[in-house]
Amino acid sequence: MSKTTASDALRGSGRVSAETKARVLAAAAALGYVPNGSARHLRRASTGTIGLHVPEVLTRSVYYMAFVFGVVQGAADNDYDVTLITSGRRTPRVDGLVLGDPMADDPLVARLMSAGLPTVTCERFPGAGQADGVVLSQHAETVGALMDHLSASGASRPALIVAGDASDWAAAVHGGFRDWCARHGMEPQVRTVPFDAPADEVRRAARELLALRPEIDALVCGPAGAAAGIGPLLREEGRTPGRDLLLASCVDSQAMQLADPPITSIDLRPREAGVRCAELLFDLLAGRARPGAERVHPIELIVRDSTRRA
Amino acid sequence: MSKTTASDALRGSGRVSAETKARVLAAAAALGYVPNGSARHLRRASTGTIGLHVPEVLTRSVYYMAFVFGVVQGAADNDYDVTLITSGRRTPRVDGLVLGDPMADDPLVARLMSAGLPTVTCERFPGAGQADGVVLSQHAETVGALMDHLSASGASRPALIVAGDASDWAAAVHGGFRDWCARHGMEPQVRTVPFDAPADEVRRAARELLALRPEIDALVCGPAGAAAGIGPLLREEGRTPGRDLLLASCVDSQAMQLADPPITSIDLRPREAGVRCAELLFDLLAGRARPGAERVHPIELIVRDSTRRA
DNA sequence: CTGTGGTGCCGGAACGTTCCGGCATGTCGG
DNA sequence: CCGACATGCCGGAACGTTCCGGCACCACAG
Repeated sequence: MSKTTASDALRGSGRVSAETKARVLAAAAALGYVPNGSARHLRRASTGTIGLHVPEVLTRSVYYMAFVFGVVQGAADNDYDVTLITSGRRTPRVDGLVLGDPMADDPLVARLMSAGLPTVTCERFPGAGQADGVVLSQHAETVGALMDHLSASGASRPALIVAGDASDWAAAVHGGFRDWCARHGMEPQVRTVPFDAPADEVRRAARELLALRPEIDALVCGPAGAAAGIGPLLREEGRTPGRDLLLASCVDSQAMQLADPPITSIDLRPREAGVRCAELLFDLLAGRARPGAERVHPIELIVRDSTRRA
Repeated sequence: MSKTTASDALRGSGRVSAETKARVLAAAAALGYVPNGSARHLRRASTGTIGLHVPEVLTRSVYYMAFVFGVVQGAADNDYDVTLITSGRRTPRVDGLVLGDPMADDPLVARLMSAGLPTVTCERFPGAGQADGVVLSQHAETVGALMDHLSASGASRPALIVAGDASDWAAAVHGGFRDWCARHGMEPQVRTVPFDAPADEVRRAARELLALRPEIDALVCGPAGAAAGIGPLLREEGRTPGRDLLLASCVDSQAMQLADPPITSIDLRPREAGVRCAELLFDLLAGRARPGAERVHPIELIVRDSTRRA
């Protein structure tokens, strides 16, 4: 019984008789044999691991956490591990990278994008160069659908609070809003805040916007979770969210469901997005997809009382 | 120039003259040499990686996301990678494990706890056996402090909504509440919900509790984020949170800050907790800590308007 | 009987690093 | 001048796996 035969039997490669194979498997099980990953990876010149980076923005944490779990699931399905990459560390030894919402001004993202590794981004990279694979959603179109809905509910002076254009997602939301307004002959009111703006900053932005333009009758919030803080603000100012001012969020979360009234928002299906990113990366690694591949990940508008004007 | 000399120079081990060392470093930098992790780990019989598991509960996502980033930071400081472990995968090849809030009834946690790897848990494992290291916080005591504060604000009929005792944290909150009530001669009103209860379930629990016991004048919420959904509920029922019913949460988050009124809560400092878990694990791996070590991680009560009865 | 091809198994080399022991050379005290 | 010891460098083995080529055997056609 040579190591070669054992190896072949365990991996199902080479030429091994059924009987020998059964004996090897039985022995391996009895001895509790576990192949040594380092040795295997050394020999195969692969690491069995992919790297994952997401912006370290706690205000979007529900979204990113679900995304991370999705990537891990997709990797596990392909017998791969996932290691998290945060700033500081030297470029890690991985076979490929998944970058969630890569931001143009993130130096770590820039380094990872130019590391020469097969890379998939969730949303396009707004900086120089493009990843080998991109999973993207139709944010602009869905914001358009949201606007159609707000318009149907009677809004004619919509405003948007959105993160600056450092992320592709924010840019798409921004662009979708402006396009829709242009197509419908409405003047777009837009206020930008930092990507990681804490909610009270968003709240302050909303207050200023409404003071400046009291005629606004619908407010769309980009930053996740922030819309939840706006209802109370509106009431303070004597407005009734859902009646004289429609309120919507571009990122669904439990907070939107729980707000008073519950807030219409866009469900980005982050977990599925993560799975799709991993799948695309493995398709690239296996040659099943060509560099430059783009895949669309569906998202969904969820209408709630905050825009029903019931 | 032999490989041995190069290796010694790069790692600072062995006997190498300063001049040779400088030449080696220069050459390595010029060639862009990166040591091969698989080969190194094969030789050293270590993986350079620790595994991290957290309950896959999106309602606590802000907490766990911060915790995860903390662990990654602590690992990076020790030149280690972190791979995420979720169900399904065979026991991964790692040098140690960090388990966040291990639950007694999680089969994956049971498997990991008995994998024979150096293990650190954040909070004790409520099942059989104990990890080699535990990072824990004084939840019961802090809940006591919260109760002192509620009592000082005039509450005399407190109630608690908390997850069942599957997690050590929930058990500590529960126990701390009951102890305080016993010490102060008050009847403890407790309602338990599942650990991963969605917020509307918590809301329903609160509604039933208040219908059953209208005399309740202070409500403490265990599940993260859930308290935010309770304010609107109270208003619906004609109560005013912060005045005729004090409201507090055992887990701080942005939602607590943003709620109307802002909700008094306990800041669990999850990121620091993650860093401490990683540190303890590396101390164990390096023999700087003995198996059985326990370290206390400080948490903090944050008082806001929901309990000020201003 | 010979050549051809398939099957089952195996030995040895290779992946890139680290570690052990050893060989020169130099220094210094006796 | 000789032994003892330190310094600088190196060769070879080892970690556990996978892969390439080869050997022995058998079946079968010509």
